[in-house]
Formats: sequence, structure tokens, C-alpha cells
Amino acid sequence: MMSSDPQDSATWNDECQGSQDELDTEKKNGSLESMHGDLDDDDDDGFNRLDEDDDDEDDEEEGDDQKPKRRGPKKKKMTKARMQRFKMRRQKANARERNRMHGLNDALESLRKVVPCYSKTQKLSKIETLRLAKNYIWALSEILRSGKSPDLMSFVQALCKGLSQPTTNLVAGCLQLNPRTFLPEQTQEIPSHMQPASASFAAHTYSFQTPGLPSPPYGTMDSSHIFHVKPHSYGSALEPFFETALPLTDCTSPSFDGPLSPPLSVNGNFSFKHEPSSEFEKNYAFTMHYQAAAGLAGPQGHAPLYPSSAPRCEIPMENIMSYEGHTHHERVMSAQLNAIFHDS
DNA sequence: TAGGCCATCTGGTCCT
DNA sequence: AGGACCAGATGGCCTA
Repeated sequence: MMSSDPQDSATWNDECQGSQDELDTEKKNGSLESMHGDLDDDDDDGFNRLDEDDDDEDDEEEGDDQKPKRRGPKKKKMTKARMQRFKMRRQKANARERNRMHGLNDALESLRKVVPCYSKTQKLSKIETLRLAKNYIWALSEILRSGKSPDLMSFVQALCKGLSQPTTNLVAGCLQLNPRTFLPEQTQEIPSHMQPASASFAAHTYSFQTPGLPSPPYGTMDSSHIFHVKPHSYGSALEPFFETALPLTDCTSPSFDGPLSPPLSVNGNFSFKHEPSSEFEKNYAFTMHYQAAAGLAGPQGHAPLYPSSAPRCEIPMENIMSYEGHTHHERVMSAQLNAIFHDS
């Protein structure tokens, strides 16, 4: 792309390198003032240093001892006025860059508010926000593509793909996951056909590997960090998870325990088109903010997690934290999503 | 203390 | 010429 090697460029250096020492000092001090203070009336010294550096390059061509005269246009002297102009230009450029980065951060903050995990006090890092957003978009796309209702576990799994463990915890907290619900210790409550998978679920480390991502912590997720263990059983919801090999490593490790403090929220309010097939499902309709489904190993490592036959994870309504703070925009977005899913 | 994250400065490149 | 964008460097802050 662009050359980042300072040695490659001579344009700005030719004009200003002479004051590089002062600039370095300014950099350390966080102010350009130090640079200006060292200027003499006749400030050629800096450029003399530059000439020496440039001559070093020429030495490769024309010998060791002889310092050939520099070719090309003669450098302008760094007068006080020029230095002043440089200083002003640099300050303006710095200010623009600051504003640009602030704009970027504002946009990132906006993004934080629309991904399904938002907390003013426990902000996602930039990179995690982008990763979560990517996963979220993918998950929503998958819903649109398949037209199928998701199960919560699969959804969370997809959301957390490639995220660090702290972020994974945060997402789980936002979604009010209560994973102990699904642990093998309740095997007596889990249908027999689930049990072997349950053992596997508990025996392995759940590991995401996303191409292009750094290895741990970003590339792995130990489910034990996500799940708060609590007696409960929605065994059927585990099935797609087991099938896609989501293991829990440690059922007893301390982990998320209810809502994070301060409370986190799930954005939007979103009901899937889903005809309850049982009284249980009627009682525990899956209603979440912007809720979506996802898969695990599609084109970019995701695969469908919720085949049409897959049991759905039904979350008790009381476990879904309401979100009072979402904006009008988010409510509109939520309504639109609802419309999409109720029409599909 | 090491590592992660961040803000800022800086110079290079491209574009208008 | 100047602005936008980018990536490298640096130092501060925080946390495990």
C-alpha cells in the first residue's frame, strides 16, 4: 500500500528534517514549542545534518571518502518564518487528525450501541466491537438467508466467534445466558439422546479459530467463562450446540453470575416468527432485542447452527433483560427487524 | 511487571 | 498547496 519507511521519502524530510531533533523532543514533550525555542537567527544547522545523512546514501554510489555534492534542487534554509509555518501546518494537521480520530471513535461508539451488547461503563474495545459487529451482521444475514428461527445458544456462539474471553463474557451477560442450564450434571433431566453429546460438551475446550485473527485470546473461547451455572434444564436447546461441538470445559469454574454490574442490555426488541410447538414454548417465547441466529462454519468458518429441525432455545422472559436506554433509532430498527421476521 | 488498549504525533501517499 | 487517509512510533493508563 503506502510506504511507511521514513527512509523512502525525501519530500517533507528535505524541507524539515533539519529540525527533526527538535521535533523528536517536541514529540516527547507533547508540544511543538520546544522546537521553536532552539532556533537561532541563522538556523542552517538542521539542514547541515540532513545533508550529511543524504550524503551517506550517495556514498554507496560514489565512494567512501568523497562526499559528492548533493544533486537536485538546493534545499531551502529553515528560516524562522519557515519554521513557524511548518509548526503551524503541523499543528493544524495534528488537530485535523485528532478530529478525524474522534469522528472515527464516535462512529465506533454508535456501532457499540447497535450490536447486541452495550454498556456505557464496560465498553467493548475497538477491535472487539468490529468483530462482534461482523458476527452480528453475519448472524442476521443467516437468518434472512435461511428464514429459520435461531436458537439462542447458536446465536451467542456465532456472536462470540473470534472474540476474546472478556468480550465473550460480556456478550453472554448481555444475553442473560444461564448456561448451567445445559450442563451434564443435569443429565437426568436431559433427554437420553443428548447425554453423549453433553459429555463431549463438558470435556473439551471450545475453540474458535478465525483465519486472519490473532491466536488467543482472540481465537479461542472457553465456554466456562461465558456461562453461569445454575440448576435448570432446557435440554433440547443444547442439541444444535452439541452437534456443532460446543464444549464446556469446566462446569464449576466461576463465571458470569447473572447480569453484569452495572447491568448490561440487549438492544432492540425482537420476536422471531416462531409458532410454539408446545406449551413450554408458548410460555417461554424467544423474545430478544435484535435477536438473530447464526451458524458456525460457513464461507468464513460459519456453518448453519439451526437447521429447521433443530430445537430452539427458549429463554424465560424474566431472564431477558429489558433495555430502557435504546434510542428512537434503535426502536425503529427493532420494529423493522420485527417486520422482517414476521413477514418471512 | 507484562501485555492490552488507547490517544496522539508524525510523515508518506493520494487526491482535489 | 492543502486536506484526507493511513500506518508506525510512542507513551500513558489499566489490569491480571
